Amino acid sequence: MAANHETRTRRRLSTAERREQLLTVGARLFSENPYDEVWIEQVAEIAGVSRGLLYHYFPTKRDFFAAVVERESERMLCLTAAVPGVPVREQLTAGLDTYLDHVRTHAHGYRAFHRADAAGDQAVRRVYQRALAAQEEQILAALAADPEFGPLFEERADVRLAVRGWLAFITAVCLEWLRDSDLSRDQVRDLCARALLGVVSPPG
Amino acid sequence: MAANHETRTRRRLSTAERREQLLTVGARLFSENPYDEVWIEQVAEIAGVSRGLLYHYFPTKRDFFAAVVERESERMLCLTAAVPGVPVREQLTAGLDTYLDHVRTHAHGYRAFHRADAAGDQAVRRVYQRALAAQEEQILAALAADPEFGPLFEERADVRLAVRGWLAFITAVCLEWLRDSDLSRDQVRDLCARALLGVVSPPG
DNA sequence: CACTTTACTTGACGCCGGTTCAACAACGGG
DNA sequence: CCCGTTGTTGAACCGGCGTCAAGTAAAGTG
Repeated sequence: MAANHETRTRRRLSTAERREQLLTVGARLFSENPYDEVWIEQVAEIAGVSRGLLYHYFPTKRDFFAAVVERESERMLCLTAAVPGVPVREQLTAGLDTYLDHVRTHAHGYRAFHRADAAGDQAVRRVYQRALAAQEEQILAALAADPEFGPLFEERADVRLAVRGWLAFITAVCLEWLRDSDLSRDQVRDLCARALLGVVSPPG
Repeated sequence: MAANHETRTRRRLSTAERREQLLTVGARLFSENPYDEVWIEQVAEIAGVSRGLLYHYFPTKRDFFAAVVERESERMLCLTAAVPGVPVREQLTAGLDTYLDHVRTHAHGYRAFHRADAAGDQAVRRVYQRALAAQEEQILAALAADPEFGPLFEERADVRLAVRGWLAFITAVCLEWLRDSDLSRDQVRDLCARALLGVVSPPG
């Protein structure tokens, strides 16, 4: 019946471990169902704990969702750290490879994270927007430091908007790629790289 | 107290009118709040009707949301009809102008529509995906018919994914543009046009 | 092996929003 | 003017969220 009653007897974990486990279960459920179709009851059952315990770790369902989103955003920000001195064109390839590997590895978390965009309330959105803004800043900084793209910032007021749009481009491509990956990682990487270069370069 | 009790007495509308009114109210609310923060009660109160009436027009809250999304998708598809024979580069400018005007005019509906992406269940997503797929097809057809971009389809397997990503690009840019429009419509249009041409052209 | 600590369970409860349904009232035809 | 149709109402029901107090048992400590 209950699939996850680990060896039939309940186990006592450290707060950090339990929290981590609950967030992982949450990521999976929020990845597969919209927010209001995920019951706290369901999360507890899969985790093999009682409903009450979830409210011990997270005040409300919304806070739980926010925690899932925040945890994924932290994971992601570590990936996109810019490397000073290296040309953008080279950083881009390496950075996208890392990013795409992460997407495939943490598919559930990635999908759950991007649900915050349209399904979250004010607080959840704030977490989401902060994460996107941080990525945006890193990319803008990398572009500004590059001799090829730096000069753009003096004449183009839309670079920020372009980068934001590009982030949405990547997200959509990756989410579709996860649904059915009939393209290789390298093909997706080249597509995304071409997209950024195309949008921050003058028309050819 | 109740702001919209039209001349203090309740009015009896035709089915079509009432339905239209409810969808308009819904578009506004779903535009400003995430799905589960919109109460059916609230919709009814603003429309000046009872909660029960909403369930007379729409079986469930989800169906109501789906109807809002569907109505907006229908509006949008009329805009993006391709004009055969005209080069893509020209169609793009005119098409984007129309699109951006529509976005500004129906800001509420536009925002509500794109909430379906992450907030909707299976049925709602299906409506949303069908609308996006239709736009995708129109763009792909226009590209394939153009002597400049047509040949691409024989060697590039990622064109479809590229177009899908570009739609996400436009959406993100427009939603941000609606939040605070410090750029002119023409600037946004050029940015979006450059994005498509950059991603479907070989790297320069 | 006690004994303390603290993760964890249990079950009952109030609340609130979605959903149902029988009755009501406004309009149109006879 | 009556009557059927149908837009519309109001209240009750249901189920998940969130609370709480009391208790249970698994780990660490001596």
